[in-house]
Order: sequence, then structure tokens, then C-alpha cells
Amino acid sequence: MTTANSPNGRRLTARGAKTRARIVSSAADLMFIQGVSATTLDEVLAASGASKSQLYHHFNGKEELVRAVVELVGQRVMERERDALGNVSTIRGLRRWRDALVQNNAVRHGAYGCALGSLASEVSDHDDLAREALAQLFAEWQGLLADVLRRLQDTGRLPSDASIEQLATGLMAALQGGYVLAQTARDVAPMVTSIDMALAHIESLSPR
Amino acid sequence: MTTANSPNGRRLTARGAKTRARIVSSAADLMFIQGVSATTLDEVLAASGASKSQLYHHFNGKEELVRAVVELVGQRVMERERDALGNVSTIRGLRRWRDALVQNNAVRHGAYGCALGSLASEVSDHDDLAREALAQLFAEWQGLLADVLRRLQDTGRLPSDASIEQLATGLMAALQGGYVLAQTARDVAPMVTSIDMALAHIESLSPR
DNA sequence: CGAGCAATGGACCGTATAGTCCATGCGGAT
DNA sequence: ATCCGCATGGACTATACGGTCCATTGCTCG
Repeated sequence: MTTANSPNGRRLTARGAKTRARIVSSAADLMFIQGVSATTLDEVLAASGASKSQLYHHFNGKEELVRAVVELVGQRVMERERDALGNVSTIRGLRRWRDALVQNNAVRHGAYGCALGSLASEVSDHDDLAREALAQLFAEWQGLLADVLRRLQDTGRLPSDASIEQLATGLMAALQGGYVLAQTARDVAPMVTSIDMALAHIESLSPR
Repeated sequence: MTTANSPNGRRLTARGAKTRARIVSSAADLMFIQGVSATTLDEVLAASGASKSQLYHHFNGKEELVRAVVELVGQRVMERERDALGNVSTIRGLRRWRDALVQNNAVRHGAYGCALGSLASEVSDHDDLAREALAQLFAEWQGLLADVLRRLQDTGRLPSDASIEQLATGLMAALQGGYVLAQTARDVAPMVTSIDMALAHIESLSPR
């Protein structure tokens, strides 16, 4: 599973790799703000300072570019979340994690939603490969949450018979649902409420 | 707040109203399946058997058509939800409501997501009017849930100090998040889990 | 029953956009 | 040093798509 997959098994020089990365990064930024279908290849080229032949040298077309964007955004989000969740082992830690996400989203009043979630709902019904990659990313993200919950369990803050995977799914859904409602209302309040409810539920399972 | 708003205050005959309705209904169906931006006006015309001049006779352009679609889908969803939730006053009733939504979504393996939620994430960042209409619809839907919770409260199945509005927000978010995860995984299981968790939380608040 | 406006058909247009092509530059391996 | 293939510039193309226009039909109201 190499990071950079050119259309065919062509070699890739350092220069080419840089250009490719610039294109994908610009595309990711534009697509986050404008949406995938509203972002044109010409805009991507203008933003990245690349030429058409450069784009088509590295990608077969827009669909493949979108897949590269999914991969990049996935890396970005997962890195952020690994940092944010890697050492969390308390409910309070989860609340701080939530605060960071909310604050991040508050600066744009909820607009654009979750970087992964928005991509997912725009792309899932059109491109099965991209959909599968996004499902995999959600699973990994949810895995990080499950790890946190398992740590809670290990320190006796969650009963040993609690279904970690289900709780992680519920927490992930609360997060994604919170993003959708915040995006529509242009107000992060529902996002806070929704994650809070999931965390309160997890907390309520605590023995004693 | 009349149902049919032509571009200007023009008169509208029964024949015209029917054509308009046919166009909006076809557009709603196509946009649910293909997404808003992937649906072309020509497709809408072909599906509804209308001509271009008919479309532009009733709408100023695609944006206004999309707004009419939001309105129609909103009516459809709200009617369905009023029927489904209007008489519910138990947790078991909420579970049946959840089952109906899940079953409905299971026949397409989660594809297309929530009729309102998908519209919301595709349109919210592009069209402020449509976004506001969708926010209003979510609020109404959430209001129906709040009504159910209030009935639970009235029959002593929820403590009187429970925050009905927050619980309704959390339930709504769990539903929307469940739709997103189900759409991405092409599997309704996360939707079941997520709503279940919200309902379990509400149930756990029950006195005794 | 006639005037006038809604309704319709459908050709037509401008442009935005994905995608193609070919000539040229550059860099690393031998 | 040289050669091959990656890398690049950018003009060019085809077409899909939103939107315009005008002639014609037919309904409704006075």
C-alpha cells in the first residue's frame, strides 16, 4: 500500500512527486470549501500553479484526483486524531477532545462540516472505490475511539461487559451527526449537545 | 407561506400547477439518487416530460428549482414523521420508529442517506436560503421528537428535570450520523447502533 | 366572443469544463 | 557525455449544460 500511486507503474522523480503533492493538496483545500463537484480542474491548476499536462500526467482524470484527495484528507485527519486521542484515558480527556473539534469548527460557524464526512456523503454514491476508502478511514478513526474506551475499561471506569465497539460507533455517529446539524444551522451548539449526550451515556455506564 | 411560489406574483392555472409539481417531483427523485449537482436540468425535463420553457416558466433557474425540491422533500419527510411519531409515547414506540427508518434504508443498503440530510450537506454551503429552510425542517423534525419525549415525561417515564430539547438534538444527531455511517459503509448496522445508544441513554434517565 | 396572459414546444446560444495532443525541457542512470 | 523517459507548457477540442428566445396554443375572465 504505497502512498503515491501513479496511473500506471511509472517511475516518479522527486520533482514529479512534489508537483503531484501540490496538486492534491490544492484540490483537497478547494474541495473542502466548495465541495467536490463544484471544484473544477482549472481551479485546482490555478491554485497549485500546475499545468493541465501535469495533472493528467499524474492522474487519469478527476475521479482519480478525488481518490487521491480522499487519501490525503484521510491522512491529515488520522494524524490529527492520533495525536488528539492517543493518550486519552479519561472521560475528561474525551471532553477536551470534543472541545478541540468544536472550537475548530466554530471559527467557520459550522460551515463545510467534517472534512471526511462531507467527502463521504458527496462521493459515496458515485465512486465505490472512494467510498470504501472512506469507510476504512471511518473504521480507523472509530478504532482510535475504541482504544480510548478500552483504556477507560482497563482503569475500571467502564464495566468489563460494556460493548466497546458499539459505544465507539455511537460516539462516531454523534460526532458526524453533530457536524451535519451544525453545518445546516451554522451553529456549533447542536454538535456540542450531541457529543455531550454520547459522552454522558458512556459516563453513566461507569460502575458506582 | 404559500406552497407554490412562482418567480413573480404570476397567476397559476391548474394545468400550470400540475406541470410545476411534476417537474419538482422528478427533480426531487433524481436529486435524491444522483445528488443535486449531478442532476442536470435536461434529465429533469426528460423524466418529467416537460420542456425547457416550462421549467423556466415556473423557475428562475436551477437554484430556485433546488429550493422547491427542498420544500417538497421537507413536506414528504415531515408528513411521514408526523405519522410515525405523532402518537408515540413510549421508548418501545421510539424503537419501532427507528426500525421503520432502518428498514426503509436497508432496502438500498444505506445508499443515498437521509433525504433531508443529504440535501443539507450538499446545499448548505452554496445556497443560504435553502440552508435556512433545511435548518427549519430539522428543527421541526426535532420538535416532533421533543413532543414524544415530553409525553414520556408526562407519564413519568422521564424525570421532570430532563432537558427535552437537548435529548431531542442528541437523538436527531444520532439519526443523521447513523445515516452518514450507513451510507459510507453500505450497511445499516451503524445506524441501528447509533440510534440504539441514544435511546438507551434516554431510557437510562428513567426514574427507577 | 374577444382580449390578454398563462402555458408550451423546441430551436438556439454561450460558455464552462473535462479531456487530448504535441513539442520541449530536464534529470538521472550508465 | 549521452540517452531515455519523466516532466512540463499550453494550445486545442468536443460537448454537456444552463440559460434565452420566439412563435404558437389554449384557458379564463370580462
